[in-house]
Amino acid sequence: MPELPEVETTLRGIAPHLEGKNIKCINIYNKNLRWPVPMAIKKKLAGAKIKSCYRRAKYLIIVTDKGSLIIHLGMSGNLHITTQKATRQKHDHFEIVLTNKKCLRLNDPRRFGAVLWGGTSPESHKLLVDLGPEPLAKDLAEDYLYLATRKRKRNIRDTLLDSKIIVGIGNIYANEALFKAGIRPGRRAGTLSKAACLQLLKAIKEVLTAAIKAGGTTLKDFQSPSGKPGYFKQSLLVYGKEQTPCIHCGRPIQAKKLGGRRAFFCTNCQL
DNA sequence: AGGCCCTCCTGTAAGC
DNA sequence: TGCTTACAGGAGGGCC
Repeated sequence: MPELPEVETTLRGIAPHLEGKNIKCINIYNKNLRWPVPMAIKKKLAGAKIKSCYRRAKYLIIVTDKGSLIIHLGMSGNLHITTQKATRQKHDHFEIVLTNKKCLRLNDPRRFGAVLWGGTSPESHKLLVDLGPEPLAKDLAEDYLYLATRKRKRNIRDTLLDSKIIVGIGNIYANEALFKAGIRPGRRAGTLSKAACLQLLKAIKEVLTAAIKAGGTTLKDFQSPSGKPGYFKQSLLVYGKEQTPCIHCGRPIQAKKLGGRRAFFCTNCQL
């Protein structure tokens, strides 16, 4: 489910309810997520004060005065703010109860998500330490993608999904950005010209920025913490648009398996 | 080192 | 209607 815009939307929805608040307790209803949720966080975080929340790649970090929590939504995770006594729903696995009786709940049907202890230095956690740059970082060099893709033989779509190269991009926005930049998903990354790479990074930024503005993309089950869907779905130009007319030339959008996952593109407008 | 494939899990939709 | 199969927004790990 969640790519960078959906995680950012989630962050913006939950942060105001958490920052500056005190944790009463942590409840773990099912520790069997992608990795076992460490039971020790119950003791570590009881009575802690939440200092800040932020996003790194597709991870949400909750920083407290007693250490940090790292949350990943996997494919189907949702976070929402509710009250402690609200009835638990199917697939509610984890919650942070605040002293004001409000509560952050994680619902994740597929359980590919994760809740991990980040200690005093979450960015040096094994899962975060080797991550590539943020696509929306102001100091990201405009030729970064060009330099990072030299001699790469993988297709550019899969290269964009590689969080060691660049973070936050999933299959939806990879396909959308490639369409916008006029590059076929199957092109070998190393064959892209410098101009094409500049164009692609620009397209990535534009697509992600527009998607954040729309509150993310709801294909099926993504909800912002307020319960609203993300409205970027209506702006998608190729993802899931097999056989619908290309907005530039009218030819039908093609879908093709690329390394196990579908890619969508216009054979006329993308080279 | 880089790249490819498999895997975890549930829900949904399509096909028969 | 009901069973079976394929596929889904992620990404680490194992293997070549």
